[in-house]
Amino acid sequence: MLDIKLIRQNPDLFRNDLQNRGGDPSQIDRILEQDVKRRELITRGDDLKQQRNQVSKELGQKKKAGEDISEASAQMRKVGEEIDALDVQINQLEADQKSILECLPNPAHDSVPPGKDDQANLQIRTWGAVETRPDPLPKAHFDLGEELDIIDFKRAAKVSGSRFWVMKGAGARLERAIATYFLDQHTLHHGYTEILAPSLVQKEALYGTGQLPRFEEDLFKCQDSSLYLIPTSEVPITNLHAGEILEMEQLPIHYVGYSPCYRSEAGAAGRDSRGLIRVHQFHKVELVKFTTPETSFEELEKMVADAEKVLQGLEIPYRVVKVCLGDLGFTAALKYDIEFWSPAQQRYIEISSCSNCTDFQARRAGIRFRRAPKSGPEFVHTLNGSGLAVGRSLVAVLENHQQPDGSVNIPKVLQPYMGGLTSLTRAQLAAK
RNA sequence: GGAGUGAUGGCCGAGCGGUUUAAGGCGCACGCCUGCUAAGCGUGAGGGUCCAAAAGGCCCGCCUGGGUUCGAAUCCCAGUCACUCCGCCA
Repeated sequence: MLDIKLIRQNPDLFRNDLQNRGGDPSQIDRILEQDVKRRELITRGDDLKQQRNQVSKELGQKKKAGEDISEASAQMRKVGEEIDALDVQINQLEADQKSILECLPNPAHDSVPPGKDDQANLQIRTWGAVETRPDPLPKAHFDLGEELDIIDFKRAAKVSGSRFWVMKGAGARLERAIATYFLDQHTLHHGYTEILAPSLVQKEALYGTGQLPRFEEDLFKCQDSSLYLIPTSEVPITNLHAGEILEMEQLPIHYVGYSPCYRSEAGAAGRDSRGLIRVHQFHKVELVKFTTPETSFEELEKMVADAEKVLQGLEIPYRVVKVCLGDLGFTAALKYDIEFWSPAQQRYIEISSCSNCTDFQARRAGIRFRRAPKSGPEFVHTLNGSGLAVGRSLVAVLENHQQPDGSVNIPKVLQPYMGGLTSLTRAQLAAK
């Protein structure tokens, strides 16, 4: 949600931002027109209310004194009707204004590169060696998974339909090992507090983090209870502090949460239709921070570094890109994606997305802090980032650590979580 | 699923039609006072709007939305959420 006062002060900034990302800049002018009218009506209404309050008070005393107040009452009744009429207009204007405001995206940070889509994202750095044009081409994770009998897409489809998966034996354990490794790293070494939160939330929470009202079609909604399945644990975790005023000493807050994520993938028909890359349910370890406005960009850099470290631990080549304007999304002012190298697809695939949402979510969810006990509350900045997507991490491990004989080496950092297993082979797994 | 209770400021908590500008308390900050600390006294801490800004004024604000009234935290209706007891259940 944007601040109407900021728009009033600097309309060009918002017009330009909308223009740059292909929006309609005239929405800003429409809002400003409504705003002028709204304020005019408020001033008129407030004058009448003052009059009513004063006269009503006097009437109370007169009535007590036994005077006849019927004439003055009737007159005030008319004032009351006038006030009601003005309030109706004001409410309508505010509702109109809000419905535009709540669908306008967070303006981009100055450093965000221009561009329409992910093609224009700016590569910041790479890590690890990438082998281009290998011969033969390494196997895709879905083939490997089925050959090793650790992922079963057919039976998943039988039970739940397309875009689902079933993990089995060492595959299920590997998924669990990856998640536990991520959580241990972030809690023990990176200073995050672990949160295990509900994966069903009310619509207010989704409004707070910006999924609603604009992106309802991406969500799964329960039919009988008005609850939604979360698309990411950013939703419950960021909303933990909704409506709160935090103390300065509490900041920054660092949370890490593990949860299932549910996405309807509406409009994604045909894209990444095989395998684990684009599915209706996956698991994710999510990093969430609440910071002061002056430290949020610095904290974003640290968050990206924390996510990179666990990927480095898995010995996966990757790159970090700064996401361009057109690909930035709704809530982020600045966003970095981490993309692992898929040797089978010979391309980089997103495995983490780290965003500084500045005060955009904080304003929607009412998350504030006090700089000093006597000062007025200000909105915090919220950040979130994957640290990392677990299913895609499993893809990265399978594809990057496969051996010519069809086996897959398990990265050292995961071995303690795999009950001593150091590699996945068909024979070895069959024996287990 | 059944029965009940409740939702008031940073927190606790009173008020149940008009001296409430939301009592009182706690916590916090600043100021005064004071060898120091404590105590005491004072001030301050939600949103909107007017004024170029500050100072200040006014309006709103007691879960949300409607209604009754000259006047609603208070009365009426609907909804949301929370809690308690019983039943069922991993």
